[in-house]
Amino acid sequence: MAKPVSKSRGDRAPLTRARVLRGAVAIADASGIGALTMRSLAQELDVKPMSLYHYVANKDEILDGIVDLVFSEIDLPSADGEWRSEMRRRATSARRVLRRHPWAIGLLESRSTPGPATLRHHDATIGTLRRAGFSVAMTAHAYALLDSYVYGFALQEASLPFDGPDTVADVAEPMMQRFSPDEYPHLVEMASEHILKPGYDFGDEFEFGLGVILDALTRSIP
Amino acid sequence: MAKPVSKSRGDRAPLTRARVLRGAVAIADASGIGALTMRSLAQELDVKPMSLYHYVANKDEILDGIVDLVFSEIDLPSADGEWRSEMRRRATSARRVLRRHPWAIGLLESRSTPGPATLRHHDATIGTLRRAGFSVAMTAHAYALLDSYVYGFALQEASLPFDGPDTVADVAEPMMQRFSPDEYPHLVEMASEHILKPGYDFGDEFEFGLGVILDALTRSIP
DNA sequence: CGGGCCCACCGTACTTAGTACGGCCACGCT
DNA sequence: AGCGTGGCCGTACTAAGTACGGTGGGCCCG
Repeated sequence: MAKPVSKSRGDRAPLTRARVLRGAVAIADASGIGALTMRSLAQELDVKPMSLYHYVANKDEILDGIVDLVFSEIDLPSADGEWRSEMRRRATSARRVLRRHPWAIGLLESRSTPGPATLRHHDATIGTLRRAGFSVAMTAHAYALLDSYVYGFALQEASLPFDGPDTVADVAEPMMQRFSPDEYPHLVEMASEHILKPGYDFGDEFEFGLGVILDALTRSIP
Repeated sequence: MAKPVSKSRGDRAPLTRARVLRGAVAIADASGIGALTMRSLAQELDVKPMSLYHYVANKDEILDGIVDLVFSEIDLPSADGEWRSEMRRRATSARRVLRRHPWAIGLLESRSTPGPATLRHHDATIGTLRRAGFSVAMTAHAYALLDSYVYGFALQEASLPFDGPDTVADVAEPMMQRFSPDEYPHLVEMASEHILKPGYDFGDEFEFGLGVILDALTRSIP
């Protein structure tokens, strides 16, 4: 005679919209966005597929939701910090977050209804730039430039076949077989003399570009 | 009594791998990557679904194939041009191509086996930078920066809900209802004072950032 | 000229996924 | 006790990827 539990079905936590979205992120992180199905999500949450529809209208709403959840993980620039360091912090944080959730990058392209965290994020960033003395037009330029760089870098990082500075050579070697130095001489030079060298980490390129961009923006404050 | 055609089934062109891939691009361009299914593609080509499998192993191979096809549309930098103008031309062309095929951006993240056009493209670009006097390491920096910017810009463009400078206000107006000036003051300022002004075109931001980047790179040639 | 072979194409069917529709059952309120 | 309600689910339909095994018309060989 088990102690009577208040709820009949097991004693798992009750479903909520937040739990649904967090579960979806967990699945996408672990196995890619392709593994996120209503059925796999239901299983993760220990319910049956149709139960999810009491918290989201359809799968698209889940996708919109997890994109906003990802945005909420990015550091907001603080209102009173120095703009350059705040922008650097924001960019670095955004890259780290998108590295943790690489599937989110591709989703940005298809989802066009930003959630509240996304809007808050944009608002804070624009605010920091405006307070730094950038005109409205210049803020638009700067923001487009910064975000393009961050997103594009994250996109390139995500499409790399390896994951850290560890197994670069292992993955690249078989690939090198595919193209002879005659066909792609510069690619081979770049690979053999630089990228395949121990210690090379594509992620380190991020700082260079970010510095270039911030320097250039500094010069365009009135 | 119809003129006897040589082939029994209708007189449509015979299937080829190239025709399959071109058809796939056509569908993705017209209706988005979501509308590209083996069945829709078969219908487009006037065959039955299973016929496609004589030319591609599976759908993934089609996705890899069309990404490479997209790359092949991007202008290669010419070997003997001035590096700055060649890089500008390449970037501009890439943006135009990715605007024509926005679905390709999201695909870049998931596909990690570059095709021949992709490799040729990278090789030519690296070659131009090396010939301009950039060191191997600096070329890696420059290329990462340039490509990040181009991809990221294309990604942002693709996620805009409108398509040209025409219906910006129409789309943005209802969106403005969702956030009050109290919640997102800077966003509202940016929208009302800049982006919603007639004549604003996000695409114009591209030149600014590209110029900034090319200027910065110029300064880093030994 | 006839028979066989091959290759391009296809029919059928199985699996997985999204989701419409209508229950059903425990709880709490009266 | 009856009843409503809210949270969960069973069933089933549709769409999509693709395994597997044809099949039939053109062409080559004899």
